[in-house]
Amino acid sequence: MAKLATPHAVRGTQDMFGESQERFAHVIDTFNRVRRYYGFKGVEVPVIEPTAVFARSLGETTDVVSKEMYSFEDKGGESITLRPEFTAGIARAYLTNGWQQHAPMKIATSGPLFRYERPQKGRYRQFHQLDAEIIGAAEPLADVELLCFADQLLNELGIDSGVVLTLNTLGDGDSRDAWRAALIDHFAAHRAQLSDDSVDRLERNPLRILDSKDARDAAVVETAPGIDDYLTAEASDFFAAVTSGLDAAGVAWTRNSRLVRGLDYYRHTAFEFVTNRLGAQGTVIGGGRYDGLIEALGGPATPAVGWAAGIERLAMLIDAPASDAPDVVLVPLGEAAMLRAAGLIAELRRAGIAADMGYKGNMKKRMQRADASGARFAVIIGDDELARGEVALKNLRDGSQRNVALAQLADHLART
RNA sequence: GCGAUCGUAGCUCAGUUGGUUAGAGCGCCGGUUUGUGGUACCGGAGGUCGCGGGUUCAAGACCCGUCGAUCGCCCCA
Repeated sequence: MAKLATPHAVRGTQDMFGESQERFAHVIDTFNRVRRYYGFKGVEVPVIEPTAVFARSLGETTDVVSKEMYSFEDKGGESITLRPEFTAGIARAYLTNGWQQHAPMKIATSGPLFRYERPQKGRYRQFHQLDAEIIGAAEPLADVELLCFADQLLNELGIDSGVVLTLNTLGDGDSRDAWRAALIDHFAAHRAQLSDDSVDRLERNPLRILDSKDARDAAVVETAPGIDDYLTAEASDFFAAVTSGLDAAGVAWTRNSRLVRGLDYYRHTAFEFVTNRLGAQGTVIGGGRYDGLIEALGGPATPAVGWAAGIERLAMLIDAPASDAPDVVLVPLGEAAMLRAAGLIAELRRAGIAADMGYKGNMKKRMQRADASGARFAVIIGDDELARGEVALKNLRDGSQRNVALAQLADHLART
């Protein structure tokens, strides 16, 4: 029989252990801690949804729907899609569960998402995001609260330096339509100067020309009309309320009037927290107000605002978190000690002390493992100690050692 | 989907114009040390050179394909 070839991981997926897993977990832990300061409830939604949930929310942006979603038919013939984002699924849940009764609803979640894209650094086919949404609030204060949350999260992750909040407004529906028409006029008038990609975008998604990376587009983009000239009074007031709220909260921001969202349901605030430390994948948190989305899913007009953050990217930016290490490792010598240690370790663990013990090995081996584990103490239990009702407690940092009564060990450790 | 670079031990890499049994450091395992870790010394395991085909007397090296990674483009909900 031929040797079996071990299957490999699917392209664009990753296995995590050790430091990479600890970084990942630290990002999520921090998110869940900070989210509570802001009164955001947790929410869990399915990884799979009917394809229509995403296809409809994305509208006619053909590339995204046709090329970049993981879709398949299930055994009943229904088209299913692995969620490529959180927002549409959450909006669907909001509608189908009657969560309107909780509005305004501040919710947060995290987990895996799937996009069929070419993998790059910090960009995978199965990737993971943090997500925060406020559904059912039309007030600019909701935008401010959400941005403060994001800002504090970056702060507590220790990556606020080198990251800047870039902010823009797309205005309300009327502002947006007027601006969009003006942009199309402008770009059409300079069609000859545009890059091929941007000529294409002119048909498909004209706002995207504004963040083209092609040098040929720069001059035309430079002279393009700005949103500010097309804002209605209401839209202008809204943006002013957001920015003054941020100022009041002490959140630094810079205006980027070229920052856009491609999809039609976005209104008013659009923002990205951007770093220069990740090459082409510089956005670390992105979001905006999507007042048009829930209607696009067949629901009532419902204002909403949210953001999402790539966990892998955040994990790359943080300092390595403290590694998981036990407080103590037990080192029993001999059969009798082994049995006594089995009881002792259970006691310690029930007392909330992280304790570990090898399954086998002589003293040297066990001491080596204790050292490698990063534990602060080794608890040595031999016949001599047992006879006296004691253990030898060795401090692995400084090498000092003292005897402690068995009965006192848990207390003693809890205090040090 | 497009373009470029890369793929040798668990990890980081060396391997001369194609030429005997493919190397190093780190890590891992064992020993010096059957009641004391980190340091030191000694020893050991581990590779069908990503995979498949081709050229050649001879391929880790050259050619083609494929898979994967990296960087950029497209896209970015």
